[in-house]
Amino acid sequence: MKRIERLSVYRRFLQEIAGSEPGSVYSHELAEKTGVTPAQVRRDLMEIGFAGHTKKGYRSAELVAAIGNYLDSPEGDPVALVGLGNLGRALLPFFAGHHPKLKITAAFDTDPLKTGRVICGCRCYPFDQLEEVIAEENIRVAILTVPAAAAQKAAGRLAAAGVRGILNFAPALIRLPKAVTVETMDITIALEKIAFFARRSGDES
Amino acid sequence: MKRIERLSVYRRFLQEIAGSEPGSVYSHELAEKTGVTPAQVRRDLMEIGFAGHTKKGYRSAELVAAIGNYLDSPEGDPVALVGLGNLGRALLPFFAGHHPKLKITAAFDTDPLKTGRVICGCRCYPFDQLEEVIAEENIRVAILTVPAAAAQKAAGRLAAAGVRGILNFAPALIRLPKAVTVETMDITIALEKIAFFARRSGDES
DNA sequence: GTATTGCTGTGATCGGTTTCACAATTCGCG
DNA sequence: CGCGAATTGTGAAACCGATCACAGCAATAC
Repeated sequence: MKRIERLSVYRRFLQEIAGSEPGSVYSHELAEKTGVTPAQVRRDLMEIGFAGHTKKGYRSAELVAAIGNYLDSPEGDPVALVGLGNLGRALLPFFAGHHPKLKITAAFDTDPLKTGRVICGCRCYPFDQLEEVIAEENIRVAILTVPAAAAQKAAGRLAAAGVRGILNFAPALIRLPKAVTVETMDITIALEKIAFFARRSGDES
Repeated sequence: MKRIERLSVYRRFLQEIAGSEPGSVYSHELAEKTGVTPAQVRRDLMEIGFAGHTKKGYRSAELVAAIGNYLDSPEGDPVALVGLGNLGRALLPFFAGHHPKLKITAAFDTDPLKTGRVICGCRCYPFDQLEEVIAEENIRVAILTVPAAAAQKAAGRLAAAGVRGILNFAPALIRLPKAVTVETMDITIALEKIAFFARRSGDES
């Protein structure tokens, strides 16, 4: 659902301005800074049961807490990174320490040259130990950055090992039981789409 | 529009199986392999004006051509990559030679250590030369992988230089005239969303 | 105290996508 | 040739998210 993404965005903005503001925000401010309409902000906050105050807006600190309470697992979630190619290795520093609730705690690869070490505070295991480590660390969320040809198989093993959500960067269709959430970020397709619209909009060459 | 993405996906599948199949596909095959419904495939192809044959499906080679004709600019599009951090550098080999129509032909960074060389066949320029190079190479599409704080400014310069479509990886809201298409791929937010659904679906711990 | 302002909460509405469902068509087979 | 099976093309309906528009209310001004 799109609302979840917007809540994340609201939270990020609120955290950015934390301290430097009067302690409350109006729906129209949040909307403006976040690229949506004020009505949508109000509707979103209504849906998570967070009430503002007429004429005073929403108390920022409490709103951040409410969003966190709604979105996050209280203890935080350990995340597995599967595939240490260029993209996988780039993602490690992206998350290293940056997120209070989501931490990449285990990485996997088939290449023995890459396993055994610790990169950005994350231990790298051989692919074989996937089930074992995921069970041990109680991992429920994974990022998949393996080649397309290996994606479905890896995803299947992840799901079987107990993973319930996968962020897939491989340009491949992943088919899993509906109990597992899969979101594919296909960079090539996104770029093709953008090139398409770029060509259409106000073509003035 | 979502249809554009699906067309890309259809095409990819068709190219994967090119040769190894009887020369035509049914809507239900395409649907099955691509994760959508047969009706949607038919509707999508109808919308781009591609007709199939009753009982024989769609001629694959012609369909690939029709999709290409609809999606791609005939000569292909040069793409700029702005920001050579971890993610930017990971993206270069991703596209290097892999796509017939989209090629990253210029990269930019402020760090003089990174500029001046050629990585994966792509020349790296200092950030100052952005306008110049974009005009010279007639670049209309860009990938933005700079830190969030620099994103809006860089996007503004790109747009002013003539770029009409931006794939933004920075976790920041980009505000540009509507003639410029901006698509933000926010990895952190995608992961937060997945963690949210992972926690909800069939919570059996 | 009363009027005015301006913000929240939300029922109603709108617009775009997806899905349904079926007529039209073609092929294979007897 | 004509029947049955299978597939396309598409109008109509259903669905879903976003937007509108306004009632209700709290703060402030006078």
